[in-house]
Amino acid sequence: MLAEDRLNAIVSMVQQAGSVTVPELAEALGVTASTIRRDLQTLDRAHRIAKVHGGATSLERAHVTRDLTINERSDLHNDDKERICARAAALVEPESFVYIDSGSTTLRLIEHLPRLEGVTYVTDSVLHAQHLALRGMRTVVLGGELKPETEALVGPDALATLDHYNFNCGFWGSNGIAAEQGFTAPDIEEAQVKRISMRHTAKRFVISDASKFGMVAPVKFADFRDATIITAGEVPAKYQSMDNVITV
Amino acid sequence: MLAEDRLNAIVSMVQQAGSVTVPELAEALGVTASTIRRDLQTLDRAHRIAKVHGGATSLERAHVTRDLTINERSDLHNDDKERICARAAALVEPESFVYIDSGSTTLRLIEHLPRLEGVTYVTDSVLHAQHLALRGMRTVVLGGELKPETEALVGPDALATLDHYNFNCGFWGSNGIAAEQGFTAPDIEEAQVKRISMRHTAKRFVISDASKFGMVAPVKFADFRDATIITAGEVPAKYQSMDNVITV
DNA sequence: GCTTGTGTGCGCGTTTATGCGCGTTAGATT
DNA sequence: AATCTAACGCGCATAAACGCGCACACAAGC
Repeated sequence: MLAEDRLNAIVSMVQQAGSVTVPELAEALGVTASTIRRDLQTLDRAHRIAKVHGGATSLERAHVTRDLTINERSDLHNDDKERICARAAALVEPESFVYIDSGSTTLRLIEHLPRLEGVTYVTDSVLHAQHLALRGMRTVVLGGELKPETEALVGPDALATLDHYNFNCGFWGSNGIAAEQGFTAPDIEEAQVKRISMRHTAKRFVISDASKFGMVAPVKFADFRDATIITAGEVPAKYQSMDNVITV
Repeated sequence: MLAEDRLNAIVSMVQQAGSVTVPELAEALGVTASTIRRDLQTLDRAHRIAKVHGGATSLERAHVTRDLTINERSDLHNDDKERICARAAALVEPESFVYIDSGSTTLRLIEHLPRLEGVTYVTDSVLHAQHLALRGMRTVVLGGELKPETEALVGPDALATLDHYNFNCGFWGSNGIAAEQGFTAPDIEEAQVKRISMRHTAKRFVISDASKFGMVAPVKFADFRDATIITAGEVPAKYQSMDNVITV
């Protein structure tokens, strides 16, 4: 049996039954549990099913419970990201006003943030806000239109709210990092929020793994020199020596 | 049975019956009370049910009485809620700008909202916003500080954002409904958001089951005449004949 | 023929879920 | 108000599920 056929079989079994266990699938398809687990991982990443402890469920059933459990461990085993986030989190000082950009890397950052006195976190992501509040942080959310794909807030309300604030420091993700093209994002509206939020922040940090160096996304939101980059992994030689690049 | 399925089963049992005890759930699902307790904890954190001493209740019922226990299980409100929400949802017109208040009743309302052309929904709850966005609605979130308990946004930013908007219609929950004391809420800051949002709305609807009539919570956010009440069940005689009370 | 890559199974250490026992706490009863 | 009972949370032990590295098999390409 072709691996591709097996994947399809798993999906249809899950769809039909609503949920199945790993041993059930292994038995039905004549392969070991290891293989089934790998398949489930693949299908989960492709958003065709939802992988849960013990097996898999159809996407409709999974909705709410996924949020906190799965999201947090989705790409857990990334040493680089862990180190980057730990380093970045250490930069937050007591009694400060901190901006947290939307994105998966900054979401990881939240888990590392210290519980300091008098720190208020501001974010443009409802998902990030929930995590911050869950950890007992004082949390402020920008207003605006909610983009379903990224759970980020954009538009004039978000920008207007930013105008009231001045942050001591802030953390952003970036889809592209290049010396000439600067920091770039895939979406105009989100880039605008990034741009304006940076403008109101004293100490600006972009946190990113090494893979983003040399990449260029459609919309630029800051010059390369506008922020300090905290990164890890195999940074291209060209960027290693730059004094606004911190490799951990 | 998958743990994930068990969680879903608990939620639907709670939704259907209004409230259930721990031993009941343990018996029905074939696990021990310990496991049920842990499940309830999980579900409570995910805001899918409300954990109370003795078992769990649906979210709507928990909001009324902060410290309710299991024994008063007047169950039947479930059907009522469905009808109330269906009736309320039918009031939304195409090309309109609609405000949705935070709270468990309005959360139920979201499931009934029609997919109409050109409708934008605005809410002060990040949870409601996520549900709206998930259903493909154009969604706007007020800014402001996030209250962890209720996932509602409060404070000057929320109020300032409201100032820019004028809604065609809006839906609010209320902890208390009384002819003299008007509509009341348990919290000052949340009441303020309710008050200001109502001020910017042309057609105002309070959706509530009959149990709230005669109840008074600490903070008033509107006069009794300021909104049309959509309700169901055994409405006290005094209120039945009032022309801003719609019983479905 | 050899290399390279991919898919699969297996073993191992780690994590997670569950049940049980205990002391503590919250509601109910009087 | 005092007492009683059931519910509760916590820690621990166990078993299942899990992720990962390694080895092997087979196929494709040089």
